[in-house]
This record gives sequence, structure tokens and C-alpha cells, in this order.
Amino acid sequence: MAAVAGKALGDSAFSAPGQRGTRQRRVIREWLGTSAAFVSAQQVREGIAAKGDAVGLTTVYRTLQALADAGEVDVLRTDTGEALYRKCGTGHHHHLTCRSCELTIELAGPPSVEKWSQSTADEFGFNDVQHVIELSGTCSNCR
Amino acid sequence: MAAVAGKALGDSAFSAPGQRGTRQRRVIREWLGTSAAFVSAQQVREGIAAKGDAVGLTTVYRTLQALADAGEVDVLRTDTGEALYRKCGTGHHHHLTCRSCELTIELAGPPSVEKWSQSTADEFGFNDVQHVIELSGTCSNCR
DNA sequence: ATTGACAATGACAACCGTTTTCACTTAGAG
DNA sequence: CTCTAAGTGAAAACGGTTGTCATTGTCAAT
Repeated sequence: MAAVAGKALGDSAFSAPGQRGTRQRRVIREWLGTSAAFVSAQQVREGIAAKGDAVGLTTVYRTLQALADAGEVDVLRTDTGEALYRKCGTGHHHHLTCRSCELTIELAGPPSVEKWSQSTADEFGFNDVQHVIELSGTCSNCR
Repeated sequence: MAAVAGKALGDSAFSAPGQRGTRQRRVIREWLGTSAAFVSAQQVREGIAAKGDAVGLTTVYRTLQALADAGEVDVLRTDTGEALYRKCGTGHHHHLTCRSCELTIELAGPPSVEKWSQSTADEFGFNDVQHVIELSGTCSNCR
């Protein structure tokens, strides 16, 4: 149910068996690539509409979810529960976000967390640990 | 806007000017104290109802929010956007949560993060940094 | 003890992001 | 070209949360 096959199939995602290449998916992925910030599903739709393309909100939600499942985008929740998406660079990283303007900076984690999280997991008998670190503060502009 | 004054006022919260001591608030705080896990607003209400007390859902939401603002409870969001609350121990801490059963363990942070987050914030010109670390994994029971 | 002002409550409706439904369209294999 | 299952999207459903507003309760002042 959850897991999508998604093997290595060249560099074009959505080539998994039973997945079709449609205009909508192409447009959404392209648009995401141009945005550096975290955006909501609605913003994606608006951004695309502003370019003259139209994609149904339902499709935006479904596509973003698929991208998230495939690990192509990061997802995070605002404190109102809204989901924000962002095309993520390769590899593991964390975020420093301005509480006022939402400016987000991608960070490498502190060198020691990997070890710490693993040993903590071991200590409590947990497997497959993942860690998320979010820093928030007030950026120089919003000071 | 974010920061709440919350001075030392003895050990009774809800003593801020213009705040009254009501049955509902007492009951909610008491019930929270008996639950070690993260719970939703609805669960709080049900738990209280099961004890024979009745509190309106609206009041539960408002009270939990007030407690969260006052720093008396931790808030986190499930991946469905639902808010979960938990009476937190004193001081700063993090969580290790089982992705399957939601079992949550309270952790002290790795020793170096404080320094790291401060220096990272400095580097990017951010003030008032806060950090959140969430570890997730599969606990031994859910293996 | 009584009063009165205003905080608090709670049933209910509104909100809003997200998901489901379902009839219609379309990509792409044969 | 044809066929079929995947994809689409408008609209409705959903579910957690927040707003509304008439009523109730607290507590300081009397």
C-alpha cells in the first residue's frame, strides 16, 4: 500500500510500472524545481496557474504525495497543521527557519547527531531510527 | 507575539491576571498529569468523560492551547496534521517516538547541539534560536 | 451575603486543508 | 487504431480546529 516500487529507471521519475507521464505531473515537478522555499499545495497550484498552466487541486495533492513517498520532496507541517513541500537536494539535511518570514536555510547536521541518535535508539531498543532537526529563530531582516 | 511572559507565580498556573480557576481547567490539568503519552484534544475529552466529568470540546482546545502557550505541555503534529499534547517534565528535552505505536520516550539532547545550533544561528544572522529534535524508529514491541 | 463586571463555558456553525468519489479523459501497450 | 487501466478534476465529504454568542460562574468590591 504505502511503498512505491520506484526503481532506478534513468532520471525520469514517474516511470514506475503503471505510472504515466502526464502534462500535469511534468508541470508540477518543473515548477517545484524553480522554488527554493517550502510551499503549500495551494501555492503550487497558484504558481502553476500564474504561468498559464492549469492543474486541478486534487492532482496537485496526489502528485505531491507521490513525490513525497518517492523521497523527491521534503514535507513538513506548519504549526497550523498545513503541509509544506519542497524539492530537496540530495542527501540528508536539516532546516533553519525564520519564525516570522518563513525564510528557510538548508543545513548539514551537527557532526555528532548521527552517532548520538543511533546509540540512543540502541539504548531503547529502537530500529530504523531517523532524526529530524529543526532550528527556528528570527532572521536578520525580521529582527 | 510568540513569547508569553509567564513569570514565577508559585506553582499554580492560571494565576495570570484575568484568569480564573474553574472546574474544567482543574480537571484537564489533572487528567493530563496522569497520562504519560501524547494525546489528542478529543482523547483528553474522552478520558475526562470516562471519569464522569464533562468538559466541552471547545474548552478542551482552548485550555490545551493555553497550557501550550504557557509551556506546560508539549505539542506535536502527527503526519495527518492532528495536534497531540503532553504534559512535559521540566526543562528542555526531545523525543524518540515509535512510528508504529506512537510510544514516546523523553530524551535529553546530545551534548553538542546547543553549541551547534547557536553557532549556526550566528552564522546566518538568526536570533533567538530554538531547536527541536525528533527521533523516530520502530520499538522492540513493534519490530 | 449580595452584587456586578467580565472571564469562561459550550452547543453549534463556520473554516480550511485534505481526501474521497465518480464520471470523463488520455497515455501508451499491443 | 483500439482497448484498457491510469490519471484527472469538480464537487462533495471529512475531520480537526476555531469562531460565535448566549448563558453561566468566578471573584473582587461592597
